[in-house]
Amino acid sequence: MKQSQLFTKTRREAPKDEVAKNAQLLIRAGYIYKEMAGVYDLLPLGLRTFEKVVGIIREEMNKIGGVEMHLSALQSAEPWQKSGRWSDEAVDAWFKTKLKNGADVGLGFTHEEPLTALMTEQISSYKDLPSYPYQFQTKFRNEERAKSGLMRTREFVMKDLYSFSKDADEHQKFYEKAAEAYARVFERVGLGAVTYKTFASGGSFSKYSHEFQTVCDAGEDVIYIDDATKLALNKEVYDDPEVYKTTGVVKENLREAKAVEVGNIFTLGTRFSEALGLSYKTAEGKSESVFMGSYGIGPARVMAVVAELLSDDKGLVWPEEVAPFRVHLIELQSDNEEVSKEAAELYRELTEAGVEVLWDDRDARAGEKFAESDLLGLPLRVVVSEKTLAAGKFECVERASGHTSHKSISELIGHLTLR
RNA sequence: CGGGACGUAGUAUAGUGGUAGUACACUUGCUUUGGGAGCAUGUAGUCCGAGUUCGAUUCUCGGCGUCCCGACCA
Repeated sequence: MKQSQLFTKTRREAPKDEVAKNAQLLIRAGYIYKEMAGVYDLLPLGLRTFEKVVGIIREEMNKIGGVEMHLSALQSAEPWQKSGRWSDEAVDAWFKTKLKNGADVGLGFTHEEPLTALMTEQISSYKDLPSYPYQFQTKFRNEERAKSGLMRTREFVMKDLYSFSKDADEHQKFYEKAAEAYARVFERVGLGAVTYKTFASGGSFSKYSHEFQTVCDAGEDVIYIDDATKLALNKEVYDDPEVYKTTGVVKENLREAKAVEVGNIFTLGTRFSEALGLSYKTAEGKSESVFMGSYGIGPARVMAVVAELLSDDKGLVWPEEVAPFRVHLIELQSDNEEVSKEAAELYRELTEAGVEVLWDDRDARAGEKFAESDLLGLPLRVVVSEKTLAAGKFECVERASGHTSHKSISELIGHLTLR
């Protein structure tokens, strides 16, 4: 798209109340806008990056048999009352309200209950299992303290997948596959090298769960990493001797690090299926409770962690798969008709070749355009100017490495479409 | 939820019990044109309410809001 059509502005300075680097950069670059504490809007560039992350997650979930759906955010109290999670004592993060007729409703902070209730009408036989529905849905959590920009918010989209299996064995196989899919997701968004599958407490559901923790100073969690196996333990299970037996890691080999939880996978067992009456008939005609698991990733938090970790002193640095656009086309000396014509031609050809381009067609100075371009962080900058016109080749600069080269249109298209 | 800090223009910041200043952004004009350029020009502000006072942006109280530390994180 043309940058002249982009309504967002960049700023030199971040608002003083944003301390977290991810929020500072994303706000300065015009990717997000803060509505209130813990609530952010996604502006055009932010939405594009967010959607890239969503797309990656969607692909990986589909690969392991996930089937996408979309549940409502507004939830009736009934299934929650059945599971015992409606009361404020059980869950204090609830946003609750009432219908005009006085009925209690909640804004969902997760979806185990409504989905399990829904599935009682879909699952009745062992032939209906296993099943792996998932969604990208807005969650509301009335956090007592929102913090660190997009890291901990009160309203956020989560990819939540739920597994419905016949028994623990079948569940376990999928659980492992889901963990592998998660590893691929974090690899693709550029966090693979610093993201660890982490043993954690299972909360109220099971003895243990797994988190995917990305090492990052802005994180809220403390983990202990075993570099040999690339496994980690959350601090909450660090002193549990049983964890060492189960995982085989040796306490003395662990190193401590601050980390952000970018994903988690839970074994739920029959906690919800029993409460809500989700059972199936076996081949022998016996009734069994469905064995469940849940699997979450917050795409905006992932985006924030990428922003936090992969940026430099000039601004954001997006990996190709999550960048809002792949190419930042910058024309200088816009008053020169030849330059404008050349830029328009390059924009047309790249777009036709399927390359996403942000074209800075504005009449602004070179310094301003470069500084803004660095801040926005698109992977490849292509400059069209009187200089490049004279040389017959475009100047191409990689944002991450700073590597500069000079390419003709065909060389550039070849470079960008070679995969 | 406990503790702390803060609230001045779109943003970042000064300052004062007596007409509120600077920078960036924005308007307009001229110059400039490969790293947020220069000169000129104009616009724009004391979170809300009550109290003290001749007079409050400043002091006091309350509210609202924001951030940080801790607790919490299903």
